[in-house]
Amino acid sequence: MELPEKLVSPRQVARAIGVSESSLKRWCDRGLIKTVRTAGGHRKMQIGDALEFIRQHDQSLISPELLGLPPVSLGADLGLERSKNRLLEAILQGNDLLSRQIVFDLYLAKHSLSVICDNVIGAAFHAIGKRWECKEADVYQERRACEIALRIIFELRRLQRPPTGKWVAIGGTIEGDLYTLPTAMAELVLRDAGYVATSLGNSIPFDSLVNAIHEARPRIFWLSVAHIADDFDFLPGFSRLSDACLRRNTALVVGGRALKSELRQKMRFAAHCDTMQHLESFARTMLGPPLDE
Amino acid sequence: MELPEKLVSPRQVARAIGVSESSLKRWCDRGLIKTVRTAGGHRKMQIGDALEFIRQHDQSLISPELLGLPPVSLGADLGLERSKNRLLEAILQGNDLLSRQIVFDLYLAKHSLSVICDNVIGAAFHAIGKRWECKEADVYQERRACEIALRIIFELRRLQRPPTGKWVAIGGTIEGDLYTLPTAMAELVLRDAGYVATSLGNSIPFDSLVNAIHEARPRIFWLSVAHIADDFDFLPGFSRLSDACLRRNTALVVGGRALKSELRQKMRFAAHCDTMQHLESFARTMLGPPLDE
DNA sequence: GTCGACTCGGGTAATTCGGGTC
DNA sequence: AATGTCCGAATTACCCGAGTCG
Repeated sequence: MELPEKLVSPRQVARAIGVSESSLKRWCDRGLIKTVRTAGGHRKMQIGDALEFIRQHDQSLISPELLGLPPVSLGADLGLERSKNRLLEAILQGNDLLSRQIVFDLYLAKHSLSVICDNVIGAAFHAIGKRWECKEADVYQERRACEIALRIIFELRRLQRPPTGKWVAIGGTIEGDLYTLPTAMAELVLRDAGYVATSLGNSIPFDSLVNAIHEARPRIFWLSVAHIADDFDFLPGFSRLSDACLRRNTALVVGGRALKSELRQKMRFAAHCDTMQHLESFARTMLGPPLDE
Repeated sequence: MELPEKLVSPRQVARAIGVSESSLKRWCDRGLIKTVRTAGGHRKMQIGDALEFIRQHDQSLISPELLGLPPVSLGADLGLERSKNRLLEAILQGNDLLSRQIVFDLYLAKHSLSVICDNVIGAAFHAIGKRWECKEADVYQERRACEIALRIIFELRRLQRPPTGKWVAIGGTIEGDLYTLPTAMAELVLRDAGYVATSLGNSIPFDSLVNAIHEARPRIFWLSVAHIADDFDFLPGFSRLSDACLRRNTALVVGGRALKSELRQKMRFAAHCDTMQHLESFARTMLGPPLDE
């Protein structure tokens, strides 16, 4: 029975990336990998910290299974476009292990999370939508694919180092919008950018979102709008949300394919993002000049 | 019963920080942790002293919370009830780390997953529903709690050994039913029972569920019905699903609070389960006499 | 007093430490 | 300068019979 946050030993990490234990210990001592010590002096490290080092120093994982990660795929194709296509087929067939491996290969190849979200996962689901329109994919395939993708996103989230900053971000989707992936990806990307980001989930009425803002006082609030169930109430509700953000000095970021340009013109917000990469850029620029309140 | 100077055993502390019992005993004997002895020679330490040690050695991990748990042996039910209440408060406040810890402590204490799902997670969400009716909990708190619980369930799922058997089970919820937790828990429990279980997700039309059955040919199909969006179409749709299961020799298991007894009388299925423990029992008995086809 | 669960203490095998050398 | 290999000493994990706890 393995605790998920169990610390890993130098040997495990050394074997996983195919170097000698001595090298790894030297790297630890030089501060290249964050390590803790047991009372007896043995080095231990968190998987996320080890992965951080691997990604930064261009190491390749030879035996990731030693760290509880997907097994190595020989000659993995790390091209984004081809990865998207491979993910598309795997995830449509419900092959969760292969899907997970494709994404993890990209992550270990130093692709940023926002790029993976946009160009691979997001692009794959865009293609699934196309097939669905052409009746080439069944509803259950799309739903099952969402489940798999959500699990992968959650697993990536768990590998992140726990957020330390004091910048809070929250967000979610409005009532009737059931698309779980965009808001889960937003949470992931914002955490990657250094925020204490928390997704509130899906299908939340505007007034409840306002309550959440008053309680959490976030620096950023994201609203993903993939579907508008109640056209009539959308703009008034959004206006209340927008007012709450203004009062709290919260940056309101919106996105989602339901926000056509003519609709956006009637809305007030700090930024509109088409992609996770836009969201990440915006979030990082916000970190630049620290405002206090 | 609960004095502030409550003493904890070496095992509790060892599990809390993820080291072996013997290591902890050696550290006690070396004077790294202040300990007292019972008349019979058993080591006991105060929670505060143990935490002091954890802080000093930056073990940072895993759970001070385990120290608050009574030993597994006595009052297991009491422990579950307490855990439910602690989870309820933690998850309502959006404290994902503590929530996760509470559940994992129970898992490590060898409680079965079905019991945890029923008596702790399920019970906590039942209580959240109560508070929601009394306007004591906001919608976003409930949605955020669902997100956290789903992450925990997914993480438990990943801890399971990958299914090896040849018994397939699939399931999901019907169109308009957005309750993600029951079907995710069903998947978890069935995998625990030895099935290759895959949740198809939420809000899937009956005809797509039928397609999934024809493709996957499962031994068990579960249908979680927490909400019926279209009363008129439910029984006809369910009938098509039921027929498909009969033709494929698939056991159809239903559950969910929307299935009142008068409604169930008009439905044909292999089993109705009120709890995950029922589901587990049924699934295990199905494994008994191996039918081949 | 019984009983199950827990703990003790000690032994053993495996791992890790730190340093020295190639 | 960086890495891989080797070494004795120390640390940790796992095991087990006897004793303790509640």
